[in-house]
Amino acid sequence: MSLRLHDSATREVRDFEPLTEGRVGVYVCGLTVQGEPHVGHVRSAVAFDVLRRWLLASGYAVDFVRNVTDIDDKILAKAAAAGMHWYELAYAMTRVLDGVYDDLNVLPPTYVPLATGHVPEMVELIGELVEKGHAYPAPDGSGDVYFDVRSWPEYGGLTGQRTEDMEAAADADPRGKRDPRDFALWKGRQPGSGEPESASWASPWGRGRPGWHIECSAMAGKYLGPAFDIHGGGVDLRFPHHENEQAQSRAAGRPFASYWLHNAWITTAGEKMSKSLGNSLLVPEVLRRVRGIELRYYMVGAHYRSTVEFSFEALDEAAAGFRRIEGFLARAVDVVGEVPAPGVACAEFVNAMDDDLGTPAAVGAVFDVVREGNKLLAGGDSPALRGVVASVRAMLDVLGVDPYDPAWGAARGGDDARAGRLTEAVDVLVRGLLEQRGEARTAKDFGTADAIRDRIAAAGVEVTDTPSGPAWSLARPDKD
RNA sequence: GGUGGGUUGGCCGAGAGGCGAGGCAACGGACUGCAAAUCCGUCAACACGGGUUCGAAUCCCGUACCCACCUCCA
Repeated sequence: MSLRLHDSATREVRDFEPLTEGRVGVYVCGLTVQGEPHVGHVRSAVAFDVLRRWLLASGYAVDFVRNVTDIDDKILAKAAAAGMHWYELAYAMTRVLDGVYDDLNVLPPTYVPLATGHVPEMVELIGELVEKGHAYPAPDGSGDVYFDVRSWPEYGGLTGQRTEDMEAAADADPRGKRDPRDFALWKGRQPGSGEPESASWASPWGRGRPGWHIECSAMAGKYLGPAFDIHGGGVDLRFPHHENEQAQSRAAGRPFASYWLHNAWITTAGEKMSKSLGNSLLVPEVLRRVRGIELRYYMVGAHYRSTVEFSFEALDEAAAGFRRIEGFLARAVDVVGEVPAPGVACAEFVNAMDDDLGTPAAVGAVFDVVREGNKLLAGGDSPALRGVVASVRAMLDVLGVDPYDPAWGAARGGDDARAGRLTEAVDVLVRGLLEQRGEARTAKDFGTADAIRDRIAAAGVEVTDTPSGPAWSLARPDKD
């Protein structure tokens, strides 16, 4: 079986066929950098990072573009409220976001274009649309330019809606629109708006700033070409954002995306996270409770099109499940004496991933292999055991949760060399104590043996006896 | 009003007409000085009501509840 993906446009899972053999172009709508990211925000990045990793593992070259929207109403409003420059806020939040992506081992995209860096491309596209009769400058002198929805019969096609059925936004300012459903391509700078001069650019229609949707059309076109393979984003973006992107692009004569992929929400208390708010769900807060690799494992445990109801209980359980995999790898690496390089994923895993990125079934496949490996472990080092470890690593790598991926250590500028020396130092000390404990155990002096173990435990190090002798590991820090 | 998605065991979470993933938890067994880990086994579910079928968690009709989107929310 080869890769099949759920295309939101056709609402079915269909065979994936790239426009260019062996090469895939992916555009993902990134975040509007207006505040600190909560766990819901990063699901999209993780979901499409898995897509990317699977495409790479499948032998494709991947051009992966994820934008940052660094200018919009909310950024302007929040920055003003905080007494900051709008670009100051946007940049600060961009950096926070990048840090969070690193914490979750999200591969850096091929390129991360900023909306504010592509105003000329947007102006050019708007100009084409005006020329072709699909857009018009508002007659009210506002300097706005709108997309003419009625000039584009296939409008609504992406989301299966007919324009007549759409509810006109109650709070929308009709300004100079011909039809309430028309949307802004360009927003003229309004004299009394209080918006800073820096938030406007020159255009044939006067100073102003771009509408929300045009940036993605312009940037996807610039970096991936008029036609590209996959466009991704959160479900909420289907309409209007993606519908509008497609309309703008196609009306300008660009075929645009072949496949549309949309990830579902992470909710809390059955509601979208933005309603629930709460600092405890900000990614840095969640990462005080579990490691990034565990949070990512939790997200990957659900299918990207399934809504996840976030709970700390479920998160803790997922983390416990992940540690089962991790524990196997640690024991195996100990027995094998080195970390085998990633090898080949098992067939079940491949089939699961090929079926619209079926990560839950893929995780199930990993556990099957882990169980196999645990059995082999009893027999000591063997080619079979090494093969299993290599396979598990390969599969975890696709999901972005391979504990031996150096990226986990590198995140946040960790000092690997220093950490390595510390580990060695602790190893020498603990092994010394374990020798004493071994002597006590041989002499059946279990009181002394346990006292030594307790002393080691007090230092936060856990001792477990394995068939190949005692082993130590860092105990999990208590949470809460 | 329109559009889409959902409801699976104690919990999380797949599956999409017969062979009922997987994890966590629980219970029993093996192993262990004890413990941990591991292995083996057990347990149990398809919101509700009809229908189609030899056979339905899966298809159809209806009902209930939940969620999302309908012009700048991932």
